[in-house]
Amino acid sequence: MRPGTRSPRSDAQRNRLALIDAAQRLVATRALASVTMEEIADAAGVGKGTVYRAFGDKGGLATALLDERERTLQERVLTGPPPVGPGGDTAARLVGFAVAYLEFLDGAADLLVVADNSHIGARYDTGPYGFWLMHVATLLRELKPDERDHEFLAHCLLAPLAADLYRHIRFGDGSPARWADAVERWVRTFVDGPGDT
Amino acid sequence: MRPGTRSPRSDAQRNRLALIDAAQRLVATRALASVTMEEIADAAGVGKGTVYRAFGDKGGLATALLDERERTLQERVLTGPPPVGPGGDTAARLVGFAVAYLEFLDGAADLLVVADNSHIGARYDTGPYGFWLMHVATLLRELKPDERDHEFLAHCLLAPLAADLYRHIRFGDGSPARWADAVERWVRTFVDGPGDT
DNA sequence: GCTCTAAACGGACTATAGTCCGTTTGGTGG
DNA sequence: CCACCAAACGGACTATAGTCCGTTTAGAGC
Repeated sequence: MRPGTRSPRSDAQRNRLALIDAAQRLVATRALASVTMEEIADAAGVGKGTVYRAFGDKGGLATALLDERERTLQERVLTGPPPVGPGGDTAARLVGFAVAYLEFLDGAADLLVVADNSHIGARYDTGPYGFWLMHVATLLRELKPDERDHEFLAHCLLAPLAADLYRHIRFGDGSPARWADAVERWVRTFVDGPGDT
Repeated sequence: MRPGTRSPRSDAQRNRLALIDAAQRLVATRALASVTMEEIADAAGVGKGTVYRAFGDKGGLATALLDERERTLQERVLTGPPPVGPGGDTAARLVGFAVAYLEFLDGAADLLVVADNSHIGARYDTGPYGFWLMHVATLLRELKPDERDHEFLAHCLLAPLAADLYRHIRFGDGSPARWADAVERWVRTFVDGPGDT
């Protein structure tokens, strides 16, 4: 616990867990977008104000619900086996990350859409996005030391992994597998260069 | 006029214009996100229901406000001079398009954010996105005839041009110029292959 | 155990997007 | 010119996110 930060009171902790639990149960059936905040408060047996105190807004709640799944992926990246984890070929790691992230999206797109759209720029302000940005930027730096602005390029590489684009493809004109394939080729073309189709 | 489509009644036409005019005037001062639909209705001297009849929802209004500017860019692409218009080198056309689109974003990001976030998948369902998708897919097909799924790759190339990412960069950690530079290098690396920095 | 206070609570309240439906009106056919 | 009706109108109404503030309570200090 950082100095200056006080650990939350026991009732606050309890309510936070009850809320996440209630929300998780509701979200198992319906998309979060169609669940009202009041419903979640009722299901957890607390008042609406408590939901907002605990999570700030609906996007914050979505982010909290995503937290565990996202952390699993982060651990794979930090300490898991190659190609996603450290140790292997950098280019393969980049491709591996993109593919793994798309798998994660498949179960989380509904939550991510709420998290990303709750306020302007929400996606880019969250911790997880910062983490992926750093990760990708680092890989790009290793891969192309002579380039500039690796962080900007990392934004470009992450952009096709946005949740609403994934939803559009998934429930629109293409199968997830074909989309994963296209993203993989996209990243690979970028890191390897064209010509080796 | 397509058969089966009836031209709108004169009062509807008049009100639509009055609304666009009023909205344009309000948006010149404040971001559309902070202007209420009722305010716009009042400024145009009509009821709120009329706004919704004319535009469907706030996103639809934003789309209508964007229409003219977006069409200007579409015309540049279809009939303008190279590198954006037809006739020049395909790779240069792709890069030219990206740069031109970023310029367009600079004046339109506020409206686009509303248009894109009004309902899930809004960005991808609009006519303009379809137009850009076709355009980029066509260029990619010329450029890399042996690839598959040019349309999916086009999605990947358009993704970094999303309005909220642009806003994040613009009002966050980077200048527009550096961002434009990064996007340009991004597209160029993709079409040319690495190594020719 | 008692007191005191900052933290947390909860639900009434506000703001605003979007709907509904009874009323008005443009314009067409007679 | 009149009658008619589908289209359009408008504003009251609903749904829901998010705020506010008077009340309750955990837990630290004594």
